[in-house]
Amino acid sequence: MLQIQLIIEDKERVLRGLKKKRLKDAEKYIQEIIELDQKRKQLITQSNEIKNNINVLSKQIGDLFKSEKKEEAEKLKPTSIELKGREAQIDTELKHIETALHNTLVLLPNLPHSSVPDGACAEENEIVFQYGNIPVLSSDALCHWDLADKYGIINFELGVKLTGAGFPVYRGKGAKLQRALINFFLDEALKNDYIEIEPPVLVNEDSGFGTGQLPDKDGQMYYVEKDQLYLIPTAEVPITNIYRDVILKENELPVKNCGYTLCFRREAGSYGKEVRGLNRLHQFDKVEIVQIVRPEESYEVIEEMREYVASLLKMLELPFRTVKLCGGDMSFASALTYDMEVYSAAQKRWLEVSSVSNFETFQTNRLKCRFKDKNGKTLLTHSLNGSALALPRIVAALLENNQAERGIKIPPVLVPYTGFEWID
RNA sequence: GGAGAGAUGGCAGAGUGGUUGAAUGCGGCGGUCUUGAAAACCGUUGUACCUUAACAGGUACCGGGGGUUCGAAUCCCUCUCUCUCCGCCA
Repeated sequence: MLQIQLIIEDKERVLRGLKKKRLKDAEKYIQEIIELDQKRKQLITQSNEIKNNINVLSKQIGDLFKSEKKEEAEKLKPTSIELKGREAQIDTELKHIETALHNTLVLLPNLPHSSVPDGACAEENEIVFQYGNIPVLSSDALCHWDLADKYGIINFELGVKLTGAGFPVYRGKGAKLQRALINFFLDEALKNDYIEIEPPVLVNEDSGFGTGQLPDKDGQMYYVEKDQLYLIPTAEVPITNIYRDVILKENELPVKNCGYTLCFRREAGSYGKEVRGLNRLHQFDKVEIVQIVRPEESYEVIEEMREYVASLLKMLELPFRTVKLCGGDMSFASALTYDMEVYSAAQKRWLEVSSVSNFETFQTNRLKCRFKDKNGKTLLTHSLNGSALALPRIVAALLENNQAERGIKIPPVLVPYTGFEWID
């Protein structure tokens, strides 16, 4: 959520940013917010004055009762009652204004960082880095869903039987590979000073709102109606919400957390080759990294996180590229996002395996995650997160890129975790 | 799931209708003392919002929401959570 103060103080900058994010009717929203906020302030001032009058009267009445001047006290009561009626009116109006203001404010996406390229869609993203050689496979190379079937390690049909499409069953070395990747990713994160968190995978509405999934992506989360809980689409939600309504001490920053969780996404509206095999699942495994940092450090930190994710891909010997998303392709809450894409050689496409974002104060403003700076002033922190990494597409690329006559070669760095060198 | 008890400031813990944003203790910060530190003593110590150029003033917040009252941390309703006992259970 954007800060109202920024909208009022630097309307032009906000408008420029919203346009870069391709928000329609930005002027209309901004105008509305400014007007609503003015009205809001007026009403608060009026309400406060009346409340003050009531408080003064109440004290007088109390004093009169104490000094046994009951009749005089009784005479003051009607005034107070009348004031209260007026206050109630103003408060009702104020509530309406505040709801309207909030509802509009929540529609505004975060402003993109100045370095974000202008553009409307994925084609206009900027490739900032590419690593590794694109493997050239023989003509009979298989896509990962066929390899999964060939070696009996992932069963998509069985998932359909148990649950539905997008819920694969991993078996034997396939299951072990999952476990190996999770542990590898967590261990690497710990080496880089992240504190491991194992959070709940169901969260309440406040948490969904805190990280921006609600109300924006309501339809993308599984919802347990009976208990009013959401299945998390990413560990970002519970982990970042740890810091909801928290005022951190200066020396507690930066907060570096990582966590492995299952992630659940309804992916309503997806279809075709996009969802084939492991490309897009309803349930998948992911290790997430989250940082809460001082505002002035967040753009250094995002580079550090990007490098860290790149290092994982290098260790796994996967060719990848780093893409800086353009304004129109960025997520609602982000100010700067790098996508990391691995090349999946049989499908001959780049698969997004990580998204590293700086949210600046967009999340922390909702979360009320603040810190006291050296001067004792309370300021909003900046929040960042990134996948490090999401498993399915890594597995897809590993299977496809490493296929050989004998079987599928496990990258050396994973062998200590899998206990085997080949899937055959 | 059933019965009972409870939820107060960073923590502990008073307060059951009238200057109570809230006693007291601990902790934190500043100071005196000290070569330095500790102890002791003195002072200070929440968040958000509104008005103001500023000084300053005002409002709200004692788990959340609603109500009674001129006035609520205090009374009533409701929800959530915690604890104890019973039941069930990995």
